[in-house]
Amino acid sequence: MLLTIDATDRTPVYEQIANGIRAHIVSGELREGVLLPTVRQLAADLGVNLNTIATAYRQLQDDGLVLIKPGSGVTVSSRVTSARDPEDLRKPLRTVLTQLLLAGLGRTEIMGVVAEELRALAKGARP
Amino acid sequence: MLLTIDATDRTPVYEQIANGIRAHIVSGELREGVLLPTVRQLAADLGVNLNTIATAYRQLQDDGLVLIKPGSGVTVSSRVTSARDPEDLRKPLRTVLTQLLLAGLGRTEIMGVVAEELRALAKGARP
Amino acid sequence: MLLTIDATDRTPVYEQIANGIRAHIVSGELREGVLLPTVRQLAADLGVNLNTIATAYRQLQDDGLVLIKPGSGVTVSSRVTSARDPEDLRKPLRTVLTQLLLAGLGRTEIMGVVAEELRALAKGARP
Amino acid sequence: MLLTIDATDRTPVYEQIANGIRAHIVSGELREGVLLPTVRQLAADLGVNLNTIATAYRQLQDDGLVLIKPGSGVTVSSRVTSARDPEDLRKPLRTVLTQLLLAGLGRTEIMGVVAEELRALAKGARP
DNA sequence: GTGGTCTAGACCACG
DNA sequence: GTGGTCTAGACCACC
Repeated sequence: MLLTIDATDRTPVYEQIANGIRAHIVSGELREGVLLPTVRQLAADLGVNLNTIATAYRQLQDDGLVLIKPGSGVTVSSRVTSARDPEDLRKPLRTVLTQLLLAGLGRTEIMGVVAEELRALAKGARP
Repeated sequence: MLLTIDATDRTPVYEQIANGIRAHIVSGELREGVLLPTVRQLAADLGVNLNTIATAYRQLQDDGLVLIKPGSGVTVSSRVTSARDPEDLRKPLRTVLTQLLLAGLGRTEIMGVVAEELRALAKGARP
Repeated sequence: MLLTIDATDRTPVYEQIANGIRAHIVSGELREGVLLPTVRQLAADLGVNLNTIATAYRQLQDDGLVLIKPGSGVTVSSRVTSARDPEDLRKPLRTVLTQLLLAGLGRTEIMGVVAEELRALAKGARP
Repeated sequence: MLLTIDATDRTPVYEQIANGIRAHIVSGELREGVLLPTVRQLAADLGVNLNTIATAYRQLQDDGLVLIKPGSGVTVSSRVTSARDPEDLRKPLRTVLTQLLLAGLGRTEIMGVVAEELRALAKGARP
């Protein structure tokens, strides 16, 4: 499992990590039941604080994507569907689309970019 | 021009305001040369501090979307195209799409949502 | 005499105007004794406020570059040498040079740019 | 690291500070990865407000000269080259050169002053 | 501990 | 009257 942290990115580190894990789940690389690295292990690998990893895992647990069992580690949840309401995602989606439009892209160009990204993200997902 | 601030949203207020104005520009409601509300006026309307509005306006100026002329107000720039690199927007786009996939939406469903949002955002924009 | 105002430039308008006139004096286009446009005339030409022009002229007078005689207009001073201490110009010079170095230019490249600008500015001046 | 603020200078304090740090970077005194003073520390040292320092640091970050990592401080960026376009610096350069010419210096005298300043600024830079 | 954000209020430069 | 700058002080997110 490859996770990278971009120090330039203003997104909080714990959120970058959570996003990275989300991407691996959606790509099918991390299947249900798989055991994730321990907090200490991942913190050492990425060179970040223990609390940062713990916060990332907690966020994923709140989404219903992983199960934290103290003592036996963190596993990918059996239902790989986030508990988040799709409607809550409309606002951030709208913000990104607005910026793409302002960057000069036309509607069909944007649809092309979106389709491209979706293919790259979820090779094995249902269409 | 309608602008709303969502106190529950963790996005900084000045960024919510800038995003709102971006949306109005992209929708065509705010055309080139139009004078935006004064810093004091908008601050009073939204119930926030002067500096918060000034920060939002400065961000829009850095994007090249508005022109700030001390003494004569803030106008929508003649270049309604942002100075931002479209490639920089792929990462945030990918993050939102990942979350939509995790929320259980299929690829065609997501394409539908995106098309719908694009229609709502840019009624008068080129396809 | 051609003067342009760049609304994008954060330099005050009156200073842009004063700088433009300074450039015309140094290029030899405006010689000693020449009558400058009246405040009203120049304000109308440039589409700016009367006070803006008056401030520009006052700044040039403080430099000793022009003579303001109420009732008979503004003329280029007989001594076309500014009253400003060259040492006071070191700090702004240093600031620009620092930024050129940070922009990646080498010392000889910068000397080349400076020589080029000097040739363009003062075709008829002493070497 | 020595930074001074000139209250008589009309340049904004945050810009004087940013310029001072730029000079220290270009001189090689501040190398890549070096940790700058904290916002609070520098504010106390210089006797200015926190926000003033934060604004200066943000400006340097926008130039790509420093990296701000909330929680762990501000470091000199690995790219010690500013993101600014050298062409944008020609106008301010021209303004300073014009004033030097008007102060009575000849072209070769000015070239001498420039060479002298460049030597003082960037002892270790490439020629 | 770090920087980020926001407020309230002041003064100044500019047009 | 416009925006720009600066202050003092507060609270929050992140590491």
